[in-house]
Amino acid sequence: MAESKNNYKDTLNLPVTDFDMRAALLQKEPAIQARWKADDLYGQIRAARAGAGRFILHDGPPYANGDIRMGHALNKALKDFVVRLRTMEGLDSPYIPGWDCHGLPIEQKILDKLAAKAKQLPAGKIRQLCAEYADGFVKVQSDQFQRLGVMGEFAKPYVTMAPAYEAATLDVFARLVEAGLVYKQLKPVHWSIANRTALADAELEYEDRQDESITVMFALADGADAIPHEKGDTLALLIWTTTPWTLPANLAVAVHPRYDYVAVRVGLETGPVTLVLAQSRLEAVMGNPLTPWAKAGVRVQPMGTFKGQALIDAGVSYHHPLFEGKRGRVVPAEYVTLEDGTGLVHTAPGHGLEDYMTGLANRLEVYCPVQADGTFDDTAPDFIRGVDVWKANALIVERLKQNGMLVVSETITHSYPHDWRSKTPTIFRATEQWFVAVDKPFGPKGQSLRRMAITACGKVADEGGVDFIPAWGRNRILGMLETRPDWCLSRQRAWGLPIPAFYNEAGRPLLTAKSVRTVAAVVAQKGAQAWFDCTPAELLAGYDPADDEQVDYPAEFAVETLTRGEDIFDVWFESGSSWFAVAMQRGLVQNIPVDLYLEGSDQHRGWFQLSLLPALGAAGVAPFKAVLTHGFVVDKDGKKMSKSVGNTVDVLEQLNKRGADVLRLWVAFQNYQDDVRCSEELIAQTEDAYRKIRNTLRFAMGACGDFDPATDAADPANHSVDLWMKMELHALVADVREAYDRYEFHRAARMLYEFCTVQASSVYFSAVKDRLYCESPNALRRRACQTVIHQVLTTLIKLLAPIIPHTAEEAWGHIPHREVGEPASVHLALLPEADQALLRLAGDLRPVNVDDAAAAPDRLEGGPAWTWRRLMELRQAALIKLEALRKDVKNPLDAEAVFHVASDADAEFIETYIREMEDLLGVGYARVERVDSLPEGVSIDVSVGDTREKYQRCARSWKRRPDVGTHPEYPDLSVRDAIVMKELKAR
RNA sequence: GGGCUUGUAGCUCAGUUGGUUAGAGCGCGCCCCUGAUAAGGGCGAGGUCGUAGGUCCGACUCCUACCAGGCCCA
Repeated sequence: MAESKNNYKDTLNLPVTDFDMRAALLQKEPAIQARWKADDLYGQIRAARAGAGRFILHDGPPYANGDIRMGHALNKALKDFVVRLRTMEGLDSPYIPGWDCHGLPIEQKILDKLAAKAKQLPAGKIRQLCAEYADGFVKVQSDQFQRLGVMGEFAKPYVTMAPAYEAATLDVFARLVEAGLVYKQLKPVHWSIANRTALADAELEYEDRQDESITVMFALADGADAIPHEKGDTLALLIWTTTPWTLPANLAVAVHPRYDYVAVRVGLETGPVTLVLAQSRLEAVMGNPLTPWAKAGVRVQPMGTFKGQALIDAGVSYHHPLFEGKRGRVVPAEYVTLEDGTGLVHTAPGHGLEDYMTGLANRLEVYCPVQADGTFDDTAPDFIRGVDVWKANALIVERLKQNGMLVVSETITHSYPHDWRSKTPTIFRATEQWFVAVDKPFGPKGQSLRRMAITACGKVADEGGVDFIPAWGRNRILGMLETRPDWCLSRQRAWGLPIPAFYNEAGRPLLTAKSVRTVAAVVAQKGAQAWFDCTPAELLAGYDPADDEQVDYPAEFAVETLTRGEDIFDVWFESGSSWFAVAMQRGLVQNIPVDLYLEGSDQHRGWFQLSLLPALGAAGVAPFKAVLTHGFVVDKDGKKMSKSVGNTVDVLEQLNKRGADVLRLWVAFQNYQDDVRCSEELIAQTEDAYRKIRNTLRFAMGACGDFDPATDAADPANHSVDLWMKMELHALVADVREAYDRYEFHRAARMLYEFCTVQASSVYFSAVKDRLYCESPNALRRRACQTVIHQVLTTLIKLLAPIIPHTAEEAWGHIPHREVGEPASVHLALLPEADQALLRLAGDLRPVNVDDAAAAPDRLEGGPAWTWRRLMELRQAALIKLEALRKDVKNPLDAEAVFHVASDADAEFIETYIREMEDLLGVGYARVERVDSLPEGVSIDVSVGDTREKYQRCARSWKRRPDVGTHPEYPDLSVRDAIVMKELKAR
């Protein structure tokens, strides 16, 4: 029987294609990428779009350090979707990838490698090694991004360490200086006494260390009314510290406004004292057996409680314990904790970051009597002048004891930061730093940067503001803008762009718009290294302070007398200037804003904000029209990925195992607005989806093997499933393009995938196989179907191209005959447009009016959407019955579907579509049967039946139908097949 | 601890202004086909919508608290 079944195989039009079923992406993608490169596809696209509307996605620079990670892939894939998509919309969308090259991580890597040798090498040599290191990873990452299929100007990327970029950064800086936004101020930093240098957090090692932990009384000066006490008593605030050497710099005592504080009375040798401390610390502090009252066995008498706010409201101040005649005051601070200490926090703005912030909030001076070598300067009390802080500790404790202000002193062991190179303990020390003022009004409108930034982020793009995708990004950045402090621009490191400040002999800085621009011109030529290689006179060649209106006393700043500053820029200032250094200087836009910035949601605080501020300060406008953020790549349980936990997924491994298009498709499927879960298995699942898409394309390709739209195209019949397919296809085009336009890639990808699975494969392709295979090659019914499939194929490839560019390109090249005028590369093509007439048809839900139908059955016509929904429901009902029949009849071609109708209208309706129903069900035969009545609520009832005894099987189409055997020349065929055979024979 | 944010079937996503039995595809199970074949098709089983309260005639949807995550701060 198997033999007889295949007698007519050679007479069928089976699919023909050389588009491989197996993807072999690992071989094909690199080849396709090589061809793109050889053909300069990017250049071709740019040329083709010259003069078209621009769309600029400006790339945020990843750090040039190490191989790319999954997060990079997510980010770059999304960017590439956007660029390719806008390009296929007909826009000119150049993309210049960039890298962030300066900064501590690279410097540290180099210093680690050099180890002890680092000290002997000149700074210039270290900078050179850093540059080489960064350059190496720019190349590595560039290759990796290109392997992912990212399209852009990789031949000429931007790097923040390039001379032109550095000069442009200085240009932006000069404009901020010009606007009067740059100033110098003290700020505490981690300081290594041994190396006389500032340290970054990453350069600290925490080690246990023994220190004196002391509890000290600060005698009250003012505000006694706020504290319950007995008249005549001495009053004092109780504070605690493990760094007695910071006490000379004490300017305030911080309390938590909402915590409860208590006044307690104790009798001391010197007389009764009422002490203030946090209520919940009472037991721990007062109960300490080392206190004088504990030692003397004196009772502690509570006097009453009050909120911290009461101390602030009363303007409580105290006598400084080490400075005669100096007073400090009580200030509020939310960070006060009750875990240790007294709940009243000794505050020295020159010696702690929190203290410093508190100081800023309360207008305290940043006082720091400790010099770079760790000794106290002349502003410190006599007994510690010139003494280093560690020795001063003991002296200060001793002095407090003599004053009678020391309550407890005990040695404790605690974790303390050490300089990881010298292994010596570090201190917090206020040093001069450069800042950008966020609250200073400037420019023609007299607004502050903060005001301008909040205004820009508070409006939508149409009103001159910024769009945020997702929308909550707006709130997030606004919250940050409202509370951010002035921007500290300076770092004390080697690997970076120098802040071009000069100092005169008196130590006063020269930093003006003109001086910065003069240096920038040198940097543009020789790079930032010029700062180190050239003398101040060379750097300032042509600059005369006398001609500079920003210099008040030119005589004091004679160029020959100047020395160079040693600070470098915060790397964020460099990347935050890219809107100018790249977008404008490389001619992407005449003026900012660009269309889109697209980064992870951490960049609300990072690159977005730190691009916004320089742009507002230097250009007066935001650098972007829209900001799109994506979440982070997390593991399959939604937990953060970390090497130590071992839940990371290596992107390069995946790339080399499954290919770029699979990884890109995986990205496309994710709703990036939330965190993106990732694991080996989750990516593996995408391979199934990829295969399904690929096979859908392949079948369509095979079906068009002998089809050329230029000569063979035919319109589908009005009542054919072809028309349904066209409506579905154009609805897909409209939906996908809308999703694309909103950057909802996961919706687009999902719709495309489901279309491949359901509408195309499961419904349409299954249904039309009979006519494709069995009809005569040129039969209208077949050509019309091929016309639709060809459209489906072309449309799918184009819509898929931004997401899986390699597969799309491969498929594009395998379309037997493309439409006339289509370009050689799919990436030069335009996205398909939805046919509005078809969309209207697809939305036509006009139901049949049963009454009208009875009156005028010839006008019976429902809207296509209504009709096809009804037909698909019938299909579903029939399929369920077929499934039940499968117990006896395995093959649907051995079954028939019978549609029972009771009215003329229903009869006519189903007769019209009976041939389509036969195909949609895959049965051998379908027919209509009149019945007298049907169950309540049923207008068309479907049943299925076994036809193995009833009809003969057609040896060609394998369908069992009543007409098999009726044709005299081909008794083993159905009439349709017999006629086709005659026709084929006649050829 | 604070700001922003997420939590619907094993997975990835839908779920319109609160309104019948919460949908899809994949995966899974069973079955079919062997003329898309390292393919294709059919049917089916899966969800107390993070938890607990509350508002309401009615809550996946609104409110509160809590739990578990994420980013950024402290």
